[in-house]
Amino acid sequence: MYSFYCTFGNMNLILQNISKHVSLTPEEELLFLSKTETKKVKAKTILQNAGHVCKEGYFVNSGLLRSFNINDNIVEHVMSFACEGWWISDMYSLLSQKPGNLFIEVLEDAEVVVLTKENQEKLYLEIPKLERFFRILTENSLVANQERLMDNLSLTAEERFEKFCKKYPTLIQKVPQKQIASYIGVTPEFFSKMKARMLKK
Amino acid sequence: MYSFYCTFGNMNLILQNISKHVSLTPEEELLFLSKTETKKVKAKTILQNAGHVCKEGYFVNSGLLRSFNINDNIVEHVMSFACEGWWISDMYSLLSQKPGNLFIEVLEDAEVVVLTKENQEKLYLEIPKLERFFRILTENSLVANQERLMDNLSLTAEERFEKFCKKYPTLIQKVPQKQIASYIGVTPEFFSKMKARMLKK
DNA sequence: CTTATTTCTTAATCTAGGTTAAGTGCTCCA
DNA sequence: TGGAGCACTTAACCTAGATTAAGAAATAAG
Repeated sequence: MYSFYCTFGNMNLILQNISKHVSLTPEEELLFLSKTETKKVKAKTILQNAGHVCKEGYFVNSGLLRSFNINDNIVEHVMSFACEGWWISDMYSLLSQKPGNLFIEVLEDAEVVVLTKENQEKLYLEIPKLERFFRILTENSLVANQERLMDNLSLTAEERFEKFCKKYPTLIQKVPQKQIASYIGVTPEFFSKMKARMLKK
Repeated sequence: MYSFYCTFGNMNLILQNISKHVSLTPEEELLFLSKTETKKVKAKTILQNAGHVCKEGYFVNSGLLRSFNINDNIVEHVMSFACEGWWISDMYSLLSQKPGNLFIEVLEDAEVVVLTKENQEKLYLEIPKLERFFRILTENSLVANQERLMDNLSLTAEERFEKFCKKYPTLIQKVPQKQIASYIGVTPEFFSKMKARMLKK
């Protein structure tokens, strides 16, 4: 049995993720996996394009992705990063099945588990417990998002950066600086200036 | 049967709300209602205090509420409004059962349906379909929140205000101006100036 | 190894929106 | 019915962060 899990490589990371909130039987776990597909993707790959209807969500086994939108065809705004153990997708488009305005891009070579909307719906019927799992996932995501909104309304750029560092210590090493700038909502130039100022203290 | 619904007044608004996403049997509807409590609350009532653990969520039958947080004990930031047909609560505190940082205040005399966390959890067990209902509710809320975050990162105050007007035409009449200012993320003074400028065009 | 492209830095200048302050209406309840 | 407090306005001045531009440093590509 031990070797069984081994043959799946780090595929079981997603099962671990699920088991944090609901417990599936081994059969249900296999059913779940049978509805997903694990894929290796190279850095700079665009998994989702703005203007298109989003058909799938991604769970990250390894590597790093981001989602962002482009304003007036010029300025990029990073909406989220996703590294090992995180989910990422264009929720708006995935749920409404209307064209979205997010891009999803691979920042570092990654392995992702692909779950199509179609299969997700099927899984809700076959394993109702997953309804609970994704509810909890969405709830946590909502709470994090609300906090970020509050921070953008009430904190300075410097404070937002400090919070980002505390909250995602592993990301700071990996993510290019200008993308952190975009995530916390300032220009790369100002971010650079701010960083220099912070070092002096 | 007609008179039956009448005796509940607009209590059935919440059942309508649920039926948009999942269909309950009449028995399930009664069970649901038995786990809630309808309450009339006067303007200026504080239903939830920052620093306290949130024990319940509210569905608005009539009237108007808002949630907000206070920064450095000075500046208020309106996080959300809720009028007829909307849900409101401090999601972070309700989910984590840790002290929250939101206030929930009644802006206009209101009738709300109270659903405690305890009863909500019981309902998940007794009517698993509600798992789906609240998943969908949370999903929609997340999408709206993500859009608002994106708007705050990429639009000007004027554009945000225009979007607010289009999105919540009924609210503009009801909500005091300074609270709209806070919601879109500017000071009341600047909002006033901006509005005057917009009228000139 | 060399060049090209992208990322990061620095600095001068500019602006959306904040702050402070003073004045004009409300409205509400004593 | 009058005055105490809110809600809103206007205006002068201020600042965090944007924009523009140009050079340095790091990666990538050939």
